[in-house]
Amino acid sequence: MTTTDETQTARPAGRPRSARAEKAIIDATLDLIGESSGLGELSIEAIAARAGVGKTTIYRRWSNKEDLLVDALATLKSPLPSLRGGSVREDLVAYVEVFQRDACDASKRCVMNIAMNEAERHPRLVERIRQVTIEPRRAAIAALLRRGMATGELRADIDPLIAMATLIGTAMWYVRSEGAAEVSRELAERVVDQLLAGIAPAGAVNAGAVKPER
Amino acid sequence: MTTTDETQTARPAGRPRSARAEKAIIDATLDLIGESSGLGELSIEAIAARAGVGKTTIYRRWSNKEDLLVDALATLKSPLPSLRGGSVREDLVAYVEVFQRDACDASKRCVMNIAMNEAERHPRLVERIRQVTIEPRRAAIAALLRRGMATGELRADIDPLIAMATLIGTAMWYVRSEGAAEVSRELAERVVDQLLAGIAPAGAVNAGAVKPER
DNA sequence: GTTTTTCGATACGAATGCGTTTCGAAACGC
DNA sequence: GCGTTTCGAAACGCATTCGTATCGAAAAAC
Repeated sequence: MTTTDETQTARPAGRPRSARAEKAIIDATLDLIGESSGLGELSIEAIAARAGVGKTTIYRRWSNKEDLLVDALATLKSPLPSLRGGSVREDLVAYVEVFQRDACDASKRCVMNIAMNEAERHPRLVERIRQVTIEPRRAAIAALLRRGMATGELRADIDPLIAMATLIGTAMWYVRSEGAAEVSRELAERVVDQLLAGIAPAGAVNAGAVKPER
Repeated sequence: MTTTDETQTARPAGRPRSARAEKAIIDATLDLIGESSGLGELSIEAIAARAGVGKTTIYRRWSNKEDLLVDALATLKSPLPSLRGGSVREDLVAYVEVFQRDACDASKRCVMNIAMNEAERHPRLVERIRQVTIEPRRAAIAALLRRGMATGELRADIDPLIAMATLIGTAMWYVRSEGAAEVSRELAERVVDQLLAGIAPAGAVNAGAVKPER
């Protein structure tokens, strides 16, 4: 019988692949994605050098560059602030603040660049990013807006798509144009409050949002 | 004397450089910038081929790729909608609409990508873009906001930087996330009106901005 | 110990692009 | 016509990167 364990996991016999090398490759890939602009500038050889790994070890696991990128970006867990805080305003502020910090982080910033610019060149990659990173966040904001419209903290006739674009677009553009130095909770509050004053009911339910002079 | 016209334009004697070739090079460069994502993917040889020109003709005018890019992007005149329309709202709508259309145009979109992503790699280039393209538009919006605050069409205590980020960021993000298909004046109006309801005075000076149901 | 597989390192051929050079033809002033 | 300069085309040396192949060493199962 010679101990044939065919029914088991069928371990391949031989030196097992190093999980440590695999992690080093993924980490190096994410590092270099963050440092480069555009996927074309990213080279397998640079990844191998950064990871302290031979190219062989990379090509034994992924057959080409795009396959590696798909797996690397998929490991970028989306930590979704998604606090169920007390008020809609608090949750919006928390979200904007996290988003602003993400916009300053090199690797996460580049993920958005890829999603926006390389849709035609790398459709599989972009689709994966949309599913893993973008869609959950979009869903979270949409739910937050719906909650606000239900509780009356937000006006009922707002356009959710535009409101979402305003939240994210304002945060991103401000960070990019004014510099990432001054990201703070206070800035997130100003952004949200200026938006809230628009989407809040015409009455003064959210009077605190737009602080009167006195 | 042998007719030495040293004081004149001192024409160089010999076959003059072809202005037609120069324009073809610039046009080809802008075309390819729009089609590629990232400056690294742009090749001089592709530009020469697209322009129907020898590489010699390019290198005789510009000593390297970056010099060519600087000049090419500098020719992108910024047509600044900048209408002195009747109301601040009208001007804002006009600006947002133009900005949305620009965000769909491949070459102009890439200009913004360069300005945002390649600041460290090509500082001269980015600085030039800022001066030629970004700064005039920023100044125009800032003036428009000041005008609104002066005339009372806008609240006096708004944060101009955040308001500008909201205008541009919302338009850009909406176009990118929802697809460029549905760019229209009506969309620009919805974006501006949702912002206006926020930055307009608490009273109802701009009651027309947020149309009541009836 | 033997076998099998992976390890990192290195070299390879093919492709691409840079910036330069050379070439014959063409366009200008004289 | 003559000298000068630019033209497009082609080739050059050099560098980089791809994806593959080869090497001796190391790590597991047997």
